Amino acid sequence: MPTETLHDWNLSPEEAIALQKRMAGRIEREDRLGPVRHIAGVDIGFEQEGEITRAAVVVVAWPGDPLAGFEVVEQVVHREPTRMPYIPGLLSFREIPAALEAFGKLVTRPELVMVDGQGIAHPRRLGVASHLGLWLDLPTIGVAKSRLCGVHDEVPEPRGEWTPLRHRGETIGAVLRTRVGVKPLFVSLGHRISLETSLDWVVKCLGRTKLPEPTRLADRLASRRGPMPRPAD
DNA sequence: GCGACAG
DNA sequence: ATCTTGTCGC
Repeated sequence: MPTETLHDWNLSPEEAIALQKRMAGRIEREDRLGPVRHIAGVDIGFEQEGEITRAAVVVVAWPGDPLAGFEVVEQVVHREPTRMPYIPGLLSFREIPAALEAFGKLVTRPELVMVDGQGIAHPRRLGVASHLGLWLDLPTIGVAKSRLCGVHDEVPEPRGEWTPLRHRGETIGAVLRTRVGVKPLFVSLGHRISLETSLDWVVKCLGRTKLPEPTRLADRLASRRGPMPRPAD
C-alpha cells in the first residue's frame, strides 16, 4: 500500500527524463526566501560496496562564524538499501528518496538548503538540488565539486572570484574559486533563489576548506569520517 | 557516430 | 561515490 512518504521512484531512464522535463518548468529562479535562521547541508554516502545508501542532513544556526565553526542545531542520518545505479543526469532518482527520509526525521525546518550536486546546471535544468527543492518546497542551492554540463572560462585565482557557467546560450550557474590553488566549485540555483543570492550564501558560509560549512559537515556525516582537527588560531 | 558525464 | 599509499606543505 502506498503511503504519503513512499513515492514511485522506480522509473525507467526514459520515464525519468520525461519527468525531469516536466518538473523543470516548476523551478523558481528568483528569490523567494524568508529570514534565514537555519541552513541545512545535505549529502549522500554509501556503505557496503554501495549496497546501502546513507543520507545525511546537518542543520546549522545562522548567523554564525564559519571560521570558528557554526553551531550545529541538529543532524540526522538515514540508511536504506540502494535503489538504482548512478547514471549521469539522473542522480536525483538515486539520492532523493533517502534524502527525503532523512529530512522527515528533522525537528527543525531550515529556511535554506545546500545540496551536494547541481541545481539547474543540468542538461534538462533539474539537478538533484532543484529536484529536492521542489519536493521540500524550500529554497535550495546546488554546490557541486565538478561539472556536469556547460562551458566556462578559467576562474581567477583569488578566493571569491567566479565566472559564469553557460549551456545552450544561457547562464546556468557559476564556477567559484573558494580556495586559492584548489579546483573551483560549481554553484547553481536549485529552487526559489537567484544565482546571485546563491553565490552570496555560499561565500558567507565558507570556512577554511573548499566546501561551504553546511555541505562540508553533511559530507563528513554521510561518509562517516569523524570531525577534523581544527588548527588553533 | 563520438566523446562527456553531478555522485 | 569508494578504496588506498605515499607525498607535499604549513
